[in-house]
Amino acid sequence: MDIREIARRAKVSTATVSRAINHVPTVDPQLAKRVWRVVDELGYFPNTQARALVSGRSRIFGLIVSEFTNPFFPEIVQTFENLAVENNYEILLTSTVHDPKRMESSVRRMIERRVDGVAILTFGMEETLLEHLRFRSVPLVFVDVGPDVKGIANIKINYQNGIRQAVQHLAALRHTRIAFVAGPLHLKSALARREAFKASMIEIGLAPDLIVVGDHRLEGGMRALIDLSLLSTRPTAVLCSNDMTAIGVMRQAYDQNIKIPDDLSVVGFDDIRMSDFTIPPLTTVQMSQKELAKIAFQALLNEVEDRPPSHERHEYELNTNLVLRRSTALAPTGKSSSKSPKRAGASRTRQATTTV
Amino acid sequence: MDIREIARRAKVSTATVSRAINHVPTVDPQLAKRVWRVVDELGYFPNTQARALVSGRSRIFGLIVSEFTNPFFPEIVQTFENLAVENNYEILLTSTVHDPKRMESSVRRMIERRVDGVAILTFGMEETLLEHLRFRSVPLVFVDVGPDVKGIANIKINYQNGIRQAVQHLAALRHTRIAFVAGPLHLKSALARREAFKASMIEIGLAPDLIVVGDHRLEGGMRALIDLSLLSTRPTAVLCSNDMTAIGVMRQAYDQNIKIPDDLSVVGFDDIRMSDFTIPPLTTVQMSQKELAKIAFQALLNEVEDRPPSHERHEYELNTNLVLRRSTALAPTGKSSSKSPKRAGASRTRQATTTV
DNA sequence: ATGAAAGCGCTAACAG
DNA sequence: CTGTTAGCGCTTTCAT
Repeated sequence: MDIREIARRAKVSTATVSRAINHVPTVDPQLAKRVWRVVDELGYFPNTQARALVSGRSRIFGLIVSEFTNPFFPEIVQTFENLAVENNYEILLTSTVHDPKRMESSVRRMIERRVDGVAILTFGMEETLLEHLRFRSVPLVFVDVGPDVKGIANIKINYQNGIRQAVQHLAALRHTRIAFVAGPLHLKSALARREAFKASMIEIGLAPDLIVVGDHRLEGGMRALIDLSLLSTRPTAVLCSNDMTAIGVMRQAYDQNIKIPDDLSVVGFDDIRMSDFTIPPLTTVQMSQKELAKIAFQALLNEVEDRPPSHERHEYELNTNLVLRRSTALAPTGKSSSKSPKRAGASRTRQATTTV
Repeated sequence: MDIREIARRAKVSTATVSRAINHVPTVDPQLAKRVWRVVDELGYFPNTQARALVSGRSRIFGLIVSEFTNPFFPEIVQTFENLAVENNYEILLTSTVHDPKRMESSVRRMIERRVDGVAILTFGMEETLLEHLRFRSVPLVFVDVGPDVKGIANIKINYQNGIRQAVQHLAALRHTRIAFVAGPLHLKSALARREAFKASMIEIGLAPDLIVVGDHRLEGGMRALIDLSLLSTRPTAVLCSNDMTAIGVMRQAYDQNIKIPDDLSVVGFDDIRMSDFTIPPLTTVQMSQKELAKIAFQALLNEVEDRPPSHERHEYELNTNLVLRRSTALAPTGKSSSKSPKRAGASRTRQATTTV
C-alpha cells in the first residue's frame, strides 16, 4: 500500500495525494476530503524513509548519553521524547557506555540515519569523533563544552550558584568543617563543581581543605566517608559532587551507625529522582534535567529551522539551585548530637508515632 | 557525497561499490580495497534511508515502554540498545506515559518508520491500537499478554517462583503475619503477583488476609504502611508488588520510627537498581530486566530472520528469584525487638564502628 | 488547482 | 566478476 494506491482509489494523481497529506493549502477541499477518506479507510501511513530521501530532512534528532542506567538520564530522555512527539521528530538514542568504540559507533549511526541534529549529553566525548558530524555541518548541541568551538551550540551550567547556596546553607547551620567529595576530575563537570565549592568556601572565609575524590558512584561515596572518618578533624557536613555519591555517603553512614542528619549533614548535586526517595530525603543542588532537555531540544530546533541567520556561536545557560529536604541539620554541638533532631529545611517534619 | 561519487573516484560502477561495502564475497579483493580506500578517505557513510527503501527492511526495532522515568526501564533500554548495536539495528524508542493519545502516536510512528519489529513492554496497552501493526504483520513481542493471541510472541513471567521464595523466606524467619501491598489491579502483572502471593501463603497454611492495594509508586507504599499500622493485628513483614512500593513502605517506616528490618521485614519485587542503594538494601524478588530485554530482542530477531518457518505462537519464559539483602530479619518476639538486630540473608554484616 | 515526470541514494536483477 | 539499469515510495518542479 503506497501513495499510488491511494491516488488510484481517490482518482487523483500521486502529487495531489502528497499535497493533501501534507496539508498544502492550495488543494481543493473536495479532493482533499476524498483523499483523506481513502487514507483513513486503508489505514495508510506515509513511508518516512522515502520522505526523508527526497526531502533531505530525516526529522530525527540524535541523543547521545553516557548510559541509560545513569539515573541522571531517564528524565532527560523522557522530556526529549515528549518534545520530539510534539514537534514530529523521532529520536535516535545511543549510549557511549564510556567506550570509545561505542562513541564511534554512535556517531556513525547518527550519520547513517542522517539525523537533523545531535544533542551530546555525555559529559566527556572525544572531540575528534565529532569531526564527521561537524564536517557534514550537522547541528550540534553540547553541555559544558570547553571554550569556543565555533558553529556548535553549548549549554553552560551555572554550577556556582547552587553550590554557593549549599555551602551557605551549611554554614548557616553552623557547620565549619565542610568536606567535599569530588567526582572523576577528568570530567569538566566534576572539575567545575569542585572549583565552585572551593570558591564558595573561600568566599565565606572557610578553608576548602577537606576534599576527597570519588567516582560519581555509590562506591566512591562510601569510600569517601570511610576516608573522612579516619581524619583527626572530622567534617560535620559533606557536600557531594553528585547524588549517587551522596547516597553512598549515607549508606556508609548507616553502616557506621552515623545518624543523618543529626551526626552528619549531607548534600548532593543533580537532584535525580531517587534523591526524593532516600532515607532521609536528600537535600541537593538541583540541576533540572527537564530544563536541560528542553534547552537542548530547543537549541537543535533553532539550528534546524534557521537556515540563513546567525552564524555565531549559540550559548545557552542552565542555572542550579539548592533544594532543601531532610539530610541537613544544625552542626552537632559535640555532646547531645543524637538527641537533638532539629531538622533544617524540612517543611514537613513528620513525627514518629505509630509502631507496627 | 553518495555512492556514485565513490564509484567515480574508485573508477568502478555503483554496483561494485555497493557490493564492496556490503562485503559481498564475489567482489575482487583488489577492487574492494580500492573502494574502501576511497570510502575511508572521503568519510563516506551509506544512507540508511535509501538502503531501507530499496531493501524493504529498515533495521529498526521499536521499543514501547510506559515511561522512561519508571526505574524499571533504564536497564531494559540499555540492554536493548547494546543488542541493537551488536546486530546492526537501530531502536525507535517511544513511551506511552499512560496516555491513549501517546499509545496511538507510538504505533503510528512505528509504522511510519517501517520498523522491522516491536517489543511492547508497557504492561497494559489497548489491544485495538495494535491492529495496525498486526495488519501489516509486523513481528511483535509482548510481556505478560493474556491467553493466546495468534502470531505474536509472548514472554511469560513466572511470578510464582520468586514470590513463593519470598513468602517461605519470611515464614522461615518466623513471620506469620505477612502483609501484601498489591499494585493497581487493572494491570495483569499486578494481579498475577497478588495471586502468587495468595497461593504461596495458602500453600504453607497461612491466611493471605492482610492485603492492601497500592499504586506501584512511593506514595502507595507509604499509605499502605499507614493503613497497616492502624490494624489491631499488625504484620511483622510486608511483601510488596514492586520495589517502589517497598521503598515507600521503608520511607513511611522511617517517619514512624519503625526500624527495618528489626521491627518490620520488607520485601520488594523487580530488583530495580535502586534497591541495592536503599537503606537498608532491599531484599527483593528479582525479575531480571537484562534477561527480559535479551529475550525480547531475541524474539524479535527470530521473527525477522525466520521468514517461512513456524507459524505458531512463540512463547518465552522469564523466571523470578528472591535476592537476599538486608531488609528482612527474624520476626520480632514482642519484647526485645529493637535490641536484636539479627539480620537474615546479609552475607556482609557491617558493624557499626567509627563515628564522624 | 492538478498532473506528469524527474530523481532522492541505494540495491538487485540481468547482461555481459 | 563487473556494469547497466530499473525501481523502492515519495516530493517537487514544470507544464497545463
